[in-house]
Amino acid sequence: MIELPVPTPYDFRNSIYDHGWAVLAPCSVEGEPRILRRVERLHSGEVVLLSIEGDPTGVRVSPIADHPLTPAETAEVRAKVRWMLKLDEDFTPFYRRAQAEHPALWATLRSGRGRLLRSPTLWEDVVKTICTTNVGWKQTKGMVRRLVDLLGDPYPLDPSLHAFPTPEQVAAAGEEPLRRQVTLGYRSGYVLKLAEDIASGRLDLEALRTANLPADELYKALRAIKGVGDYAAGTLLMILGAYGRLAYDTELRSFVTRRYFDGVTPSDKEIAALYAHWGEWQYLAYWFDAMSEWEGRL
DNA sequence: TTCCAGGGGTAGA
DNA sequence: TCTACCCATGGA
Repeated sequence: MIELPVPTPYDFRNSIYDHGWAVLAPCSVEGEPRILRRVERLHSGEVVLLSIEGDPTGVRVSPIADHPLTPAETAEVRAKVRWMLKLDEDFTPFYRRAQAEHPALWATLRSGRGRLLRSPTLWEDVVKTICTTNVGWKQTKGMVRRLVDLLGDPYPLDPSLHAFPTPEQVAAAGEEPLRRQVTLGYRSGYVLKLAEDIASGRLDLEALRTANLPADELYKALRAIKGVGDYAAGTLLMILGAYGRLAYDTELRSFVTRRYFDGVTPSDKEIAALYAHWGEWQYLAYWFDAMSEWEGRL
């Protein structure tokens, strides 16, 4: 068991589900209290199952493997889960503003939400984001599931489970399996090129996670990836902890049309004006604005 | 059958 | 910078 300290306040139960990533392979959520499960391939090549539980006082990770983890593997798991759960981001300024200026939003956030789930690698998150474009959520889940099951390493204790494939594994597979079996459609070329660029060393994508670049430079770097447009870059900036830009998609448009424009479709400029005053917290302000409407219906 | 889904690339103006 | 057009797939 690996114990991870958490910030205060912290809402594990809602945080793992506040982003749909929780139900994309190789992640799943089970039980009540909720447990986040994930099949993970470690640098050593070992494939383990991570069972992640938590509450406001801490997060506990149980790696289930056919051997005890080495100290290096344990350290890797610890770092990956901290990254996935965004335990090292500081939301104090955002909470302070919500509390002072927006009681309804604060009511949603105050338990310690805002840490939207991400993947251990940016590679995985770019692929998943590309798989959300121009399709419904059900199809996204199917594409990611098939990609994982077809190309990812199997989990030795249950070979029906697989880790997310590495760029090398996707590059080696080539375009045909992506197109025919994973049914990525026209996205096949985008995913293959990204895999090849990373595998060949032409692109150090993971460097963007720790480069500490200004958001506009991160945006440019993300847009340079084929298949990543304005929506995807906005989503990936959120993934990287930069919330100063909205990701314009049908979901955002339909929410604000319903909530603020009485059913009349607004322009992007009008949408931008809604959240602009949140500055570097715009994305989260929108996200939990939409989330609070959804919860209000329960 | 047609439309469109948590869009994006490209050509042409 | 803006606009038309195309891109695979599958559900409604």
